[in-house]
Amino acid sequence: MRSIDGDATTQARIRDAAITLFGQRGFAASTVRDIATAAGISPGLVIHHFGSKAGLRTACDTHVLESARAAAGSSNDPEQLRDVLTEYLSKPDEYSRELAYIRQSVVDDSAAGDEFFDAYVRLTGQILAEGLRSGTMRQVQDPLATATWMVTNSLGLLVLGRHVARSLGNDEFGIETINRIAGPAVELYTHPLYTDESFLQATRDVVSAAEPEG
Amino acid sequence: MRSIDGDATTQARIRDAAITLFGQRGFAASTVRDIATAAGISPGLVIHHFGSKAGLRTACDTHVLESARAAAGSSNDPEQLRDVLTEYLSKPDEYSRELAYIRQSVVDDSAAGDEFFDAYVRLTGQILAEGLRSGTMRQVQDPLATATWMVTNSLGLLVLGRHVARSLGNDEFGIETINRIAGPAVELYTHPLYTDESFLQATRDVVSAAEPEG
DNA sequence: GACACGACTGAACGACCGTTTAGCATCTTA
DNA sequence: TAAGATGCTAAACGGTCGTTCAGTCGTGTC
Repeated sequence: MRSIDGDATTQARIRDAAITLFGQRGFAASTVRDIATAAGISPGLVIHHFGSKAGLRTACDTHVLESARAAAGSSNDPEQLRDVLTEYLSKPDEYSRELAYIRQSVVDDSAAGDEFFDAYVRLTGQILAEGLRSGTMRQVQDPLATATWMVTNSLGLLVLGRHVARSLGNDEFGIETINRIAGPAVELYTHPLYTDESFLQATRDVVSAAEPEG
Repeated sequence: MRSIDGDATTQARIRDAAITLFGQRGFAASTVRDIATAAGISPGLVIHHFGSKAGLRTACDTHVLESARAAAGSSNDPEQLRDVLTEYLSKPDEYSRELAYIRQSVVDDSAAGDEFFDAYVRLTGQILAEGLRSGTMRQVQDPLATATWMVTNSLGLLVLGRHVARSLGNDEFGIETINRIAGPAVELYTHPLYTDESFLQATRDVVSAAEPEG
């Protein structure tokens, strides 16, 4: 009898074990046997419930994206972002499983990674627009490219977290590393690094030279 | 007879084929058989020359790191950076093979990735120091963390290149995408995004609250 | 009580992996 | 020319992978 009571089912246990392992080792390096062992069942049952390893991945994608969507809130209010971030940063262990999964999705060629990245760009674009309206942020020349750049900065931190931690002398990418890197990040968004426009002008010259009819 | 004439040897052909495949698909997804086929030899010869697949990877690491070190120049002159970048950006196809390899090294748990990241942080730190001395750059509060953050921004662009291209409507991560994203990147390093210090102050409050004795 | 059905296991299948091995051709050296 | 080292191949070995399959167990239905 298939129980209808939410997520305590064997199927959910398998899915959660898969999310953990996919996030830790990546999709290819996680074997069906390992997932089955972690979930306390036999390898055949994984296929029985999800059809194939790819089907299991799709189920994991759906679950994690839904979870992230719920955490980000349904409204478009950018002010929620800080609350979301605070919530995330205050309980990193609780969310680290899904963060690791998203990290792997984004670096692999995964449909979920594409969806997450694009959603993050849209959210950042909304934040930029709201910041401009409220006067806390300046007008930028290319909003889409700016939002994309800011997202690569954020996700780059997640993807390269191991290196960031090592570079700062920490053993692992945890709250300590995040706290230390947050200062320079926000500082660079507040006070410009360059003292004049010469680098900006030089960049624009190079770009417009490459695209004469831009 | 082992030929001493540089790089036209079979060994070098195998190594170059491996660099290409490791960069395209990653280490685990590239099989010895595929590498052998790409190099036009038999699988056994790969092991004969490099001992094991891991040995082949080490040889690839060494070669790519040496190549990158040579391209970056032996001197510490940060002014060379722009020449290096211009050279790279003008012939992206020529260097894309090694860039892809570095990308994979950095996202995998690879010794070469660690070395590359750390070297990049050191170089960026030198650039910051030189910029401060020459007056083109402002003093930052935490130079090491700032350099680390800037490196994650640069490498994040490389690692997430596929997403950046898609987000901007390009089919692949090429010179077109780089040109478009360079504008916002330099713009944000020149003109601050935030109009006042409230975000910076809020961040510092959160961080110092987390580390009372910082 | 007979039956059907879904959850589940253990063993096996076929494919593919990195690596080993035996052997062949070629070149160096004496 | 004989001996030995080297570059190289084809085939095979042991292991692991995703997946299949036969069959058991427990439960709900008539």
